[in-house]
Amino acid sequence: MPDIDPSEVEARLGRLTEVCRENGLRMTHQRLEVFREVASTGEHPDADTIFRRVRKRLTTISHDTVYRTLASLEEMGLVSRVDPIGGRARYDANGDTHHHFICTKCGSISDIYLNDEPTLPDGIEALGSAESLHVQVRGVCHTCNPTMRNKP
Amino acid sequence: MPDIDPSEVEARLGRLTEVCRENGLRMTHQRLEVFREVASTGEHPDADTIFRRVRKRLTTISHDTVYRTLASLEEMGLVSRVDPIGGRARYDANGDTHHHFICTKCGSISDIYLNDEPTLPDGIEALGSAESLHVQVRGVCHTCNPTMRNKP
DNA sequence: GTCCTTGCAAAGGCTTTGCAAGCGA
DNA sequence: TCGCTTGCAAAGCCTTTGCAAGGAC
Repeated sequence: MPDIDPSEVEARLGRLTEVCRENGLRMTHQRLEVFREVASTGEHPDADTIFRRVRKRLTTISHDTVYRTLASLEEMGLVSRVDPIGGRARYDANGDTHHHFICTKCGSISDIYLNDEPTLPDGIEALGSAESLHVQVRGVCHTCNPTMRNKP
Repeated sequence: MPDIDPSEVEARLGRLTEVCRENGLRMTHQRLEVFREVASTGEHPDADTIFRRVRKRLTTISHDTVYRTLASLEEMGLVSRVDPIGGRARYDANGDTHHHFICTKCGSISDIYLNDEPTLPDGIEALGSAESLHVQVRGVCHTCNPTMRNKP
């Protein structure tokens, strides 16, 4: 579940270079490694987890660089931020249209794909210009509530 | 838009009494006034706004009581918490099924009602037991962007 | 009277910021 | 070289917690 197919990771890293260039941002080791960390897992790590993992390779990286880098990656649309209610922000580099299942006990987050994408409600223009629509499903995952599991 | 119809506020306050009793919680002035503040507006105030408003009537109320009260109200299902990305938590006492439009510039939140409620995706049982589904639409409200209509 | 609640104060945890040195283009 | 980036440290901000006094039932 957590790991992303290596060819997909390559594709994501390619986009990083491209998009940084488009936005006039420099390609630094820090930027590359922070993005690689998010791009190569589906487990939606938080900033501190990313920090600890990147530090194994870039021993001098600092906490605030991770935060700043994630903020610019988000601004460029390369990663998206998920705010589980009352927890720390988590990051995700899945560029496909998708949504999230959040376990209210352990905080784990999984990508989900809806059968049909919801449409914007009539009259939304009265409120403003909509730019994104995101669905959060909350519940308890099987790891936290194993007795509920009855599927192979 | 912000104010709630007085009869609806009454109904909500009635539920407060009832639900507190069911849950064995005492009805205190603080609890009543914090809830009244959330229940009588549709503007989704944050904890500090609620604190400042309640303090006009209960001058000795403290910040942490507001937080604790909101937490118990949420646990009883009387209010729900909305986490706009990267902002402070906001609260809402609308008990009807609804979703939110969040302005990414000013942070204002409005209730929205979808034409059709999304259904849980096939295979969600593989992840866990789903308990709630909530849609966040993000965009820019008319107050923040009164006259724009430009697309490349 | 019992036990939940509150207020006060302080700590906690995540995130952001100022500034000088560092490094990519 | 030029100016975006980083690291360090410290502050900022929202929220939570420990404890004794207070209030609901």
